[in-house]
Amino acid sequence: MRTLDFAVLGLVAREPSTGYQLAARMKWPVAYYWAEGHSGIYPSLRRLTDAGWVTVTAEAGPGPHGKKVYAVTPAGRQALGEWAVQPPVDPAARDELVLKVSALWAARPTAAIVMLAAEARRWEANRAELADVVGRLEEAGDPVGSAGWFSLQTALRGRDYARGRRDWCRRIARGLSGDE
Amino acid sequence: MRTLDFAVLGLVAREPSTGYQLAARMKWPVAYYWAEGHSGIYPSLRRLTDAGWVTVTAEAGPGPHGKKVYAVTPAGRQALGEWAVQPPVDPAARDELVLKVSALWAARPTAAIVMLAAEARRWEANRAELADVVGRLEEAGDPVGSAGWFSLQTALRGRDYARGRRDWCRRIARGLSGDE
DNA sequence: GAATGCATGTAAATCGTTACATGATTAG
DNA sequence: CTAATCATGTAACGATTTACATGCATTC
Repeated sequence: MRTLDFAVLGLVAREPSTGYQLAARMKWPVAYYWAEGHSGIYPSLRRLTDAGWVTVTAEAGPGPHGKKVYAVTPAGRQALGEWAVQPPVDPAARDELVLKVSALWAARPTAAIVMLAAEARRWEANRAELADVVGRLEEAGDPVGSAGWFSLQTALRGRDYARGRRDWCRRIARGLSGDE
Repeated sequence: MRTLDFAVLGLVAREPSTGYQLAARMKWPVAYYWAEGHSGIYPSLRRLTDAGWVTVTAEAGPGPHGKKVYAVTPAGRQALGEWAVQPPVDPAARDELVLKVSALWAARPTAAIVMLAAEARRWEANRAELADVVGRLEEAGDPVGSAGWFSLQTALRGRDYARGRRDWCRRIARGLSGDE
């Protein structure tokens, strides 16, 4: 089982869905911490079904293949909980923004400031979007330990991460401009 | 050219090195934002040489292949500067820790707290390490806009990122324990 | 009747990681 | 003389991404 299988399993366990719906749910707001296109999702669903962690219910639907609704089994839910408490292995870091900043000494300062300002705007937009999600989840007021409460925690982290990047870009741009 | 090629070019541009030395420099403290094993570096050096962005100087050395020192050319330095100010494309996010947290509702709370405490320790260690690097770079006092100053900026970001993750893990664990 | 959204799958190409492979130099 | 370090490369495997491929249902 790959990590992406547990990403899919986690979504199915929260709510039964079709592959298409899972792809849509992954686009937002899950995408900021785990993004997957549909071409990864369908083989994953196959593996989860073979393992007995999800069940399939074929329904009449659009397209040449019909429509299939997936749902967790008790074994799947247990496997998800056991996987979630295993220490995560974090893969090799690949942060292009930070890498670019480390090379900015070779660039024209004005061009560097333009790039950093654009990045700051991008991250501000991202921050605002996630702050919205946080607001809605806080209003929902799900109890501590529930699925909704954990969603709130992930959104909080996303918001703070985006804010951190925004501020970092701004600070470097200000430093380069000379008005510290 | 791949992003990794610019990672290699950036290091070579700061200081001429052998492939082996580049691999060592990437292990630390570059690794927290861009990690690469030696097996990616050698083909990369080949591409950079073919493009005329670095030069090779063969020297007598250990091993069946001798020793090769790489250095930037003016064209390579310019290409680095131009690449650095292009807006970065950030790839699909894959954050296993956040993904696990989003699935923690399916786990036993005590096991979840143990995992989160271990992660908090890991990030605290990482934070302390990078705080050290920040301290050393601050003492060096490189001028604004220099390579050293940009190194300081990347280290600052790494430190704050690690601190953010540590605090996040702690907060969730505290929330689950009930003593808010 | 045309466009958009729903829906599922496969194939090929690219990318990254791990394992394999070799051997000189230096310090203990 | 033995172990660690320096040093460079390739091959195989596994994962990921992009492109290909199809076609129903609904709305405008």
